[in-house]
Amino acid sequence: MTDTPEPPPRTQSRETRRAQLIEATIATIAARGYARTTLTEVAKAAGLSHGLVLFHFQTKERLLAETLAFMAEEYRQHRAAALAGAGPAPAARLAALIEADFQPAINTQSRLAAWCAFWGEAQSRPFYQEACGALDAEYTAELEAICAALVAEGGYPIPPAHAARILRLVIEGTWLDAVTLAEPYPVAEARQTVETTARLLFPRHFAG
Amino acid sequence: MTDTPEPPPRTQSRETRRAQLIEATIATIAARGYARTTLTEVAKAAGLSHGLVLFHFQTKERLLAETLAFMAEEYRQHRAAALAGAGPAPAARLAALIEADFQPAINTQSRLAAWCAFWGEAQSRPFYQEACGALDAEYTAELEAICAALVAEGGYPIPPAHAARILRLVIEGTWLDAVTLAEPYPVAEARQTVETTARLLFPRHFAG
Amino acid sequence: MTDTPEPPPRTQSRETRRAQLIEATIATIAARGYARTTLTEVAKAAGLSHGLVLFHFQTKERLLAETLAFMAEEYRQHRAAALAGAGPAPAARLAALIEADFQPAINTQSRLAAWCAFWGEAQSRPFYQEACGALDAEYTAELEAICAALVAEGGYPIPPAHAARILRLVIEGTWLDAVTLAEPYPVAEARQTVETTARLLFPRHFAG
Amino acid sequence: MTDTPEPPPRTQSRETRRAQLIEATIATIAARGYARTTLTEVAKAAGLSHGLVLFHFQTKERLLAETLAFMAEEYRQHRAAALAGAGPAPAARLAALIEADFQPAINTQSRLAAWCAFWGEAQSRPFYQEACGALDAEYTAELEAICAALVAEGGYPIPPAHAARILRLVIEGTWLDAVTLAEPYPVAEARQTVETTARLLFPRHFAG
DNA sequence: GATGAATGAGCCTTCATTCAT
DNA sequence: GATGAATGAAGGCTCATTCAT
Repeated sequence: MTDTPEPPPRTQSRETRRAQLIEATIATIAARGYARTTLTEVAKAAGLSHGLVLFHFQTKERLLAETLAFMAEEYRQHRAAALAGAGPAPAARLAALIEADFQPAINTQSRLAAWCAFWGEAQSRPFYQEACGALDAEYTAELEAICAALVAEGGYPIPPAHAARILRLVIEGTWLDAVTLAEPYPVAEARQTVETTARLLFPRHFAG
Repeated sequence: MTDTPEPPPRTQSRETRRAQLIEATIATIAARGYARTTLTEVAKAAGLSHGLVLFHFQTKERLLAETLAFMAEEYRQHRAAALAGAGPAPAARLAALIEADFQPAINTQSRLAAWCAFWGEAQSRPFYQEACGALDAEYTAELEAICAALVAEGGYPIPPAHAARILRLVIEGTWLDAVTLAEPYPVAEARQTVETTARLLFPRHFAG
Repeated sequence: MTDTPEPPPRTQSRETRRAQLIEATIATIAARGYARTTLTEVAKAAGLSHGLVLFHFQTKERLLAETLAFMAEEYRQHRAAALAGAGPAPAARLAALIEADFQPAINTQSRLAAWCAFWGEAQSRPFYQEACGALDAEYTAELEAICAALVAEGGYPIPPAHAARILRLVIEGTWLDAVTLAEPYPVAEARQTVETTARLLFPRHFAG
Repeated sequence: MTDTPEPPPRTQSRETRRAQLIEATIATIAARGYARTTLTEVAKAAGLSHGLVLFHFQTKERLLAETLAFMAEEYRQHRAAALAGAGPAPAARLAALIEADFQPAINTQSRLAAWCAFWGEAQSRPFYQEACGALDAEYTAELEAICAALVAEGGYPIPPAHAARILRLVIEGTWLDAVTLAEPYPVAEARQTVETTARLLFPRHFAG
């Protein structure tokens, strides 16, 4: 209420710096790919000195791990907020989840590119599982619960686990397309593709 | 003096060496990820000397590009062979395509991991488009043609392009899952997931 | 209100801090060696912050130089005190000097290790001479004077300078042994070795 | 016998390079001290590229370890050769050992400085013991055996272990002096000091 | 006095590339 | 064809030093 805003206290300032560096890391990975992401490049993207990155994150590996963890947690919170506002009906919950995936906060070119870069390196290294394993499992469980409720309500002849997997793969797949295709289709079309998938799976809930 | 078979001519031997090195590259990418793939590691995997890799490929970048091109062409030929044996009926052609994606020659852990690694680096660099752009487009066109035929035959209320995209994303998605998930599901289940998708899209052609 | 003693004045507090940091430096050199002694490590050993070390010493080099000077001066005062209590007889003075070298205040593992580390770096850099040159010369002169007196008294057929040097080298050598040998011998044995040397040099003064 | 000397074969060439780099390492340690010895400096001293050092030694640590091991082995062989030419009489053997320590091949400014630098770092790190522990013990054992023989022959009232230790410390001490003192005394004087020590210990064998 | 964020020089190390054999 | 020594650019990391608070 005063008109001289307090300068952020030391501790918060520290978190601010870390957040700033994590955003710079995401941008760098998106711009150059995982293999060519260097600390110098990240620092340059943040407009800070190279040594500061290591001051805050100790090693490059930790910086990348924390970046991934940040994205995973951000995504989780985004979903949680969407579900919290959606009410109990499973169709509304699924619609809210899909809607959430296409909101600009998540569906950025940078975010998508960074996700894909991490997936590409995920295989040969444990860091992806360490950062995302639990949250991925949580996501899958949520989605399966919703699909199970829809299947129960609608009497659809499909295993809920399959339905959940198909939805997840189509969503993630349109993300990959956005950064892989020579001539990517617009976000709106990606969204329609996901909605078409929902309609195919649960026609009585998602009318054409 | 004896009629021992001629040693293979130079040119073939040359191609043999290159093929051997490309296989070693795929294995190395699968084992270590794209970012940590080095020429020394590739040479070690092939049981050859360090310098020989560059003798045959001049440049690391060219080695990777040719590896990707090899995989893309291998995949194309595999598809072509499957379609050639499938007859003209679109349902049979789609079934053949799906079947082809799960044959052990293509659906190897190494191949899948290498594909994902390349996808992860595909953004931010032109080499993926250069190697795969045309073949990917060809694949999409084939798939859309089949889907269009099925839609026409069955009167399904779905744009063929959407159907083709959904099928492609589910197929590629199960590939990603195989190298990304903490507890990956068996190949058989991946296949069922794709078949379920086909059934959802074209129920009158793929009966449950 | 209460007659609590005045907090120590700034100047003394300042000296206290400096002494504390010098002790931490000795401990760090002993624990990690000269090459791996960093300001951060010294600060940690002192339980103080990183920047404070430079606040008090301006420069790492100056911290090390003052640490060395402190040890040299400490050693000089220790000797002086021992000689002051020894009376005029040269044999007693030599015995007092030797005794002083094995008192626990000087003959600490940390002190010995730090001395050896400084000796190791002494070549190739002027800082050792700057800090210790004069005091070392003083020590040598004292020792030679005592040896000359003993030689004069006892009529030993040895140049006093040689005798002084042999004594000094055996003393310093047992120090080096204490931090260099895989299975160092006990301090008592080091002392006996020095006393044996004195007996060899001046048998009529130091009876077996 | 031919007048076109064979170029050194590959394997020997490799050893030549390693020997050259080890000499450069000794020179660099002598010139700059242990703490300021860098790979770049070593490479520059050898007139070779910086990367080549690691090509041959993998890490800086290994380079230093092998340098130390080389010096230890060199010293051992030097001693062995001296003893081999000395005959069985213990006095002759001791004289040969002392003589060996002052031959120019061993008693170089560089060698001495490097030894002292290694001793200075020996404390806080296992590498010295790993490289020199066994050879040092062997040296001590040799020296003690000789001293025991001399004591037996001459009936000297001194424990052979003490005599051996005093000799060793005086020898090593004059080495240290050569790189530590502001105004070092000449090598001849160092030698006289050692000989004086021998005479003190074993007067009937080493007449004044 | 004291803290700790920030900087940048310099180091070790990796690795693609060149080249002599 | 093939090997492996040699180079040098570039990256991650350490650490002394500066500076704002």
